[in-house]
Amino acid sequence: MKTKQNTLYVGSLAKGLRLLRAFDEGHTELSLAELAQRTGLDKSATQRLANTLHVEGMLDKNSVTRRFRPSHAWLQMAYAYYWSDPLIGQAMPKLISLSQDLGETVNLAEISGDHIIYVSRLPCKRTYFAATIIGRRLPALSTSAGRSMLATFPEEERQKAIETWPITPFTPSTTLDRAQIASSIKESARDGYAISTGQMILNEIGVASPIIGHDGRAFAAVQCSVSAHTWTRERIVADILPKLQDTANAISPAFHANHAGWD
Amino acid sequence: MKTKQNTLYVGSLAKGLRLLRAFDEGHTELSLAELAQRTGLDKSATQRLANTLHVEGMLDKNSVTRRFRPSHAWLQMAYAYYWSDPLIGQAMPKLISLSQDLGETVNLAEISGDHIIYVSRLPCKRTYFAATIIGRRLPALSTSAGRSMLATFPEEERQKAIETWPITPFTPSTTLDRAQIASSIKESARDGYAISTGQMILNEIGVASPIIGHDGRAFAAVQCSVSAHTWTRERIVADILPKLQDTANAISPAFHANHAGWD
DNA sequence: GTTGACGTATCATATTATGATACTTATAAT
DNA sequence: ATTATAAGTATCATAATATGATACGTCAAC
Repeated sequence: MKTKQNTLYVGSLAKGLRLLRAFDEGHTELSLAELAQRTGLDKSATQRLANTLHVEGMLDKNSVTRRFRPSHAWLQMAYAYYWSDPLIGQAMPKLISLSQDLGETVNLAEISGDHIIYVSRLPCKRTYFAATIIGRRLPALSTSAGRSMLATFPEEERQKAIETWPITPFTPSTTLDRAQIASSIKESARDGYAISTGQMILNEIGVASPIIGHDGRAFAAVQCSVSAHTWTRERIVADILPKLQDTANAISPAFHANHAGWD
Repeated sequence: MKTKQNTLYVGSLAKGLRLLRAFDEGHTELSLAELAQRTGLDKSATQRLANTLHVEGMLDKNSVTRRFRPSHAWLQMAYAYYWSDPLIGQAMPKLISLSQDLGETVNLAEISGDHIIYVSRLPCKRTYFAATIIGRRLPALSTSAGRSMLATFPEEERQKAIETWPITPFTPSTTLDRAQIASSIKESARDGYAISTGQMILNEIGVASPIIGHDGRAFAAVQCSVSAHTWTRERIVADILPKLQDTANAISPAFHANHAGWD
């Protein structure tokens, strides 16, 4: 197998990571055979790598069913991540205040390639499960957070993103028309915030305000999700938006230091 | 290097994991040299493995300082973990309700060897940073959650744990006397809940109620942290405990299925 | 009782990781 | 300026280690 012909590249490690990535929301528990199938590795390799991950405490193994599952170590990785992300430490207390103040679900999203990733979530109302857990990646173009960030990008880059970044239809009302998305982002550039409706789940409204870095580019956003049954666009702008923007603006200046240079 | 002489063990993968584990709350950003030092691997190996992890998107690299950091992939691992843990799906909505109801910080802890790990955290008041993020591991003996769980273990096993499990002094008031811990756990076995004071941070009171599995053994606990400045033991028992226990009890029965067999 | 699917174990082969070495760049000290 | 030191990067011959074919054991279905 010729993964990548480079002496600075350790194939076995990369293959091990393939196994880890085989687990996701649809694949919570995998047998050896399933693991082999999903990773495209052969039986022997899968066996050895899975065993190694098990011995090293990265995978739990059910001694009855012989199936593997992510171990607690996966949560410890999130723990380490949180300490290493300079944004989190600054943002967390302010997000908690906001969530208390609003009584609605508050999220912190970061841009991650052409997706956004929810880095912190403070659920206040019962929502669907996926909305309560961190680490969720969604196409940036289909989220209020992503659009509010993109709106701060230089014109050219913004255009490119609108044309090329991926869109997945999550609900019947997910906007698939890129021209529509373009105008939504244009609005966002003018207003300094973004509102989206029913993109990820029906009857859900998202409102987001960007966190601007030292270079004028947003790299994160504070976002709030509310139900369309109890909220209207107007009331959101009147009651939620001001506090949301205050929070985002309060976080931004904490970045005097140059956090640039990260790919 | 003779990591483990076993054909079912892939040394390179294990070494790669060593690099990942080098990042923690005290080490949020590491250079190649630091990485080598912390893992005990030589310069060349570190170089290759770190490069691989970077190429595979597990480590971000600052192109100016050349230092490495955990990438967003670390959060995605937490995401995958959440879907795979059968407890979370059951517990989350109930925990949110509880947190709304109490207006205090609510945590879900699971037993993880001789530690507990916080699997979900719903901060309601401003607390110290470490208390707001998931994946934190703490010595089971020093936490209300750990003690409440241990109290459900068979006598012999409980004894063994009290004698041998680790204790780290976090505050001047962390209980180091194992006899004292033993009596605390005995109380907990009688009452069905555990209260601890100032174990992890001064003036913090923790109260926990175990989530019992099909075999009568607790494998998790619902925990609530409050300030000793505004709460007394009596008021906690009167106002918080009933709701806390209701929540824990409501989660337990959701485990008709046999979740045993996991190491 | 037979079949097939899956997990486990073994082994000869050569692919792939190894780590010593040398080159490059950045930073500090003289 | 000049040198020294340290850290990051690149290369390569060697052998250690991953490889995957194969075979065995176990279980469940038919």
